[in-house]
Amino acid sequence: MTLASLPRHQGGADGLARLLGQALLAGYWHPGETFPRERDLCEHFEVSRNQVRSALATLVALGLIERTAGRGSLVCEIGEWHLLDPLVSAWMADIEAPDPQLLREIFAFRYSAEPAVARLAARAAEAEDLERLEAAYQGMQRTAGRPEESAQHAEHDVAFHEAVYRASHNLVWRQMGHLLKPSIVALIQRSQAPLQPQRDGLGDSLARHGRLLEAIRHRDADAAEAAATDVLRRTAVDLGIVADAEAGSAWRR
Amino acid sequence: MTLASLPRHQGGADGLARLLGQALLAGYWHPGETFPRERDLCEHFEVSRNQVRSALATLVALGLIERTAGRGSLVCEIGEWHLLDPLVSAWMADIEAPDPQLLREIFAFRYSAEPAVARLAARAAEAEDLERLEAAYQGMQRTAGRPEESAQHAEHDVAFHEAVYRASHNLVWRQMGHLLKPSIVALIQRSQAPLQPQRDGLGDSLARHGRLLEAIRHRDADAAEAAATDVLRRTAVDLGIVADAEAGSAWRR
DNA sequence: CGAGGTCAAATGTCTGACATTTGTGGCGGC
DNA sequence: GCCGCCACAAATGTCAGACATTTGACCTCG
Repeated sequence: MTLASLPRHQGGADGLARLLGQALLAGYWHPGETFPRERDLCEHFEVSRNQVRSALATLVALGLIERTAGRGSLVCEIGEWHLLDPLVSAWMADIEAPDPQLLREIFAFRYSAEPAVARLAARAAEAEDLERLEAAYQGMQRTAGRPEESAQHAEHDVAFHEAVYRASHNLVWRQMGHLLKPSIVALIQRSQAPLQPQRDGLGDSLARHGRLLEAIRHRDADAAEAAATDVLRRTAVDLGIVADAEAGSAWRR
Repeated sequence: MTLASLPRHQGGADGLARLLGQALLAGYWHPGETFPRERDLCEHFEVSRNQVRSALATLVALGLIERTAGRGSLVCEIGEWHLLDPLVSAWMADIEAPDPQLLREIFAFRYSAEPAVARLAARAAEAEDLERLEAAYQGMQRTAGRPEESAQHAEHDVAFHEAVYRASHNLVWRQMGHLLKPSIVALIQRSQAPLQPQRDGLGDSLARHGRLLEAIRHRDADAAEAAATDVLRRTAVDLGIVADAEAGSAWRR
């Protein structure tokens, strides 16, 4: 793929890295393909070689491309990408069409991980954690059911789940909160009607979030784990990550 | 802290980044302190400004330091560090004395996460995954009980757990396998007698790994989850992450 | 047909200068 | 004496040009 269809102007070397990184995440180039040469990038974006090299160094650090003297730059396999890096997550969060396979992977991770995180949160949450959860939950309440405010609703949704990760009071889990934004935002964009009336028996999303909040508030680890599973199950079923039948049996034991 | 006590020669800009990064991870400078200036680094290591700037750019990308024109470089808070980046993990893996608090955080994460990973592995493992697990397990068997081969034993230990993460067939979990190396290697270095005879009733480590392998082989998710908890529990008790009493009750439900 | 050499192409590195941002100290006015 | 403004120094950011090194391909010669 040539770079003819990429926009020109953006701010500085970081902006260039972001532009190229998002193009890579969106599948503009495929793994194994050769990435444009430094000189071509300089000409196309009308920037100095320094900026190009700085941007490419960022992409290398994120495992998106691989460079060797004399050969050029190659796009790495998706398995090499540093999905856990905050930069990658932030870039992925505002792409219109991220790789659906990638989204499934991220959500499958969340579906297996967040119950355990909720357990930890129920045991470790402190007053300020509960305040953050409460604030995010109220934000979700205010913006619920209004399609024109779905963007804000997603923001509060992200904040809620991030607060859960943070309440675990574990550095590693907390950093993984970065993965939430791309997952939640992209999923809402995918489903044009994010707040469709629940045609299944799983109850509405807001109430499930509320039950998770209450479980953490009461330091009930078992209830928190179950509530976290409930929050994610509907989407997991939609994405085919877990079969409808086992959503309530084998998975939860 | 000055940089007078850091060694001089290492290979290239990557080597310099590694040296400085490991110094940061080891607590050579504390969060909030100002990092040495470019010019001083050039002089001390006798390298060009390009290499210094390249190395510092890496440290910025990893969230270890923060730079602003006119002010200099500051060491970031530990919470900002990108612990999930493979580079950081690799650096941390061969530091003689990593921050013990950091190790506790990483192990606490593993203790809460690996049971869920083992569940996924039991459901998703394929033939090649079982081969990898088997090979690592046999390697652990060969090197067990021989203090002179504790390094190789640790390598096989890492390979075993990495194979479990990989067997989950989830991109995100698989990438988190990077965290295993620093965790396992550092813990073995800490306990001078890694293979001391089991004075508690938890059984020996090798047998517990074997039970995890068998559970995955038989696609028994419940047994795999329990076995993974068993593998980690002894160390978790030693580190004070979980109380001895609740190791078998509340945590496993 | 194969081994080796030569060349072009691409990335890596160096150097020196200049631009920009930031903090600080001095200077003057009120 | 206090406050605001200005100028300067210090640090990082940026640029441009040249040169070094690695790689792959082509070409030649035995």
